[in-house]
Amino acid sequence: MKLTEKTIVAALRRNGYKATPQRRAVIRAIANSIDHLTPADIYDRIHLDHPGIGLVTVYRTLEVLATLNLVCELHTGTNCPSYTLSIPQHHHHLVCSDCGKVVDFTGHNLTELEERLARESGFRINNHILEFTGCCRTCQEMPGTASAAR
Amino acid sequence: MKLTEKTIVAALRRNGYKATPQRRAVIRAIANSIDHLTPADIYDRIHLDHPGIGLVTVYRTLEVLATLNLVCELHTGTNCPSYTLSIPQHHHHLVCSDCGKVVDFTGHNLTELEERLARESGFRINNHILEFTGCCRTCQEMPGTASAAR
DNA sequence: ACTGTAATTGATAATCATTTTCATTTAGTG
DNA sequence: CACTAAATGAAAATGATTATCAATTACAGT
Ligand SMILES: [Mn+2]
Ligand SMILES: [Mn+2]
Ligand SMILES: [Zn+2]
Ligand SMILES: [Zn+2]
Repeated sequence: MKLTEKTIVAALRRNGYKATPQRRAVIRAIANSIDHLTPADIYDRIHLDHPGIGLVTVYRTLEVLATLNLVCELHTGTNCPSYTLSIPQHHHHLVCSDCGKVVDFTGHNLTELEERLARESGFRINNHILEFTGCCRTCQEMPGTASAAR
Repeated sequence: MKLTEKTIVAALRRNGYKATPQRRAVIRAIANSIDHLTPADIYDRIHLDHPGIGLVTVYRTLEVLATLNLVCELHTGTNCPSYTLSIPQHHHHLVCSDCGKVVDFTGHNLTELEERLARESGFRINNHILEFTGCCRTCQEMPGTASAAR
């Protein structure tokens, strides 16, 4: 499913959530960004056009979107997750722990494992996180950095 | 490699870190627990025997252990990670987003994917996180819960 | 065993992220 | 157009993590 503002709004309504202008603004901010955005990032971006929207509403909207699996949560080394839409397709991440650079990758399917785990554990599984962390090429070539050593 | 207090202390020294009694206490607390522990959990446990050790030192010790890949970090739905030793073997997680229950599982090897990604991206990869989230059997049977529905 | 030194610690405060509360507003239904 | 449950914003409370800095200590070298 292609995730646009329109389809997301439809998904909200279908699940009994209201499609408020605040939520639309959050959705648009995420949809228009290539990068993963933290709640504060999102707030900053929409604050320009919509000074009335509070950071709390950003948090609340992200919570709803996460519940509906419409956003993909990224846990970088920082103590604050960031988000993108789960498009154009489900993907996973490669994170540089030095500079924070994030590379998305696709093509690794976990549904088989997911089914096995669901069968064996009795869990109903509805999401997963797969993240590799390391040091990107640029940071490797940067001398003096801790991880550039050895 | 079997991770005991002894081998961990050796790993610390080998990497130029001092093996202080504070760090040993943290290591022991993690090693003696089956469950994943948050920094605060660890602090509570060692505080009984070692009232002098501060929470800050727990954080600092975890940082070192994480750098050396001696602990396995778990990101549950809460806004606070928890830790176990990376033993008896490297493992991954299944987390119930309702009650927080965590099931470890092994037997899924990601080294092939890791090598492919390293080759294609130029990253030097040194760790990864794989976590499935869902609803455990107990919570599914609990009526009234949000996730028990549908 | 003794010394010197850089690493480590603890206390405290500062910062940052997230959640709670509650009165007010509003989307969507009929 | 009116009704009502859901959603919002402001503010404060809470919780997690990090920064600072003076005092302590592990351990390498003698
Ligand atoms: Mn994924
Ligand atoms: Mn793992
Ligand atoms: Zn980098
Ligand atoms: Zn559960």
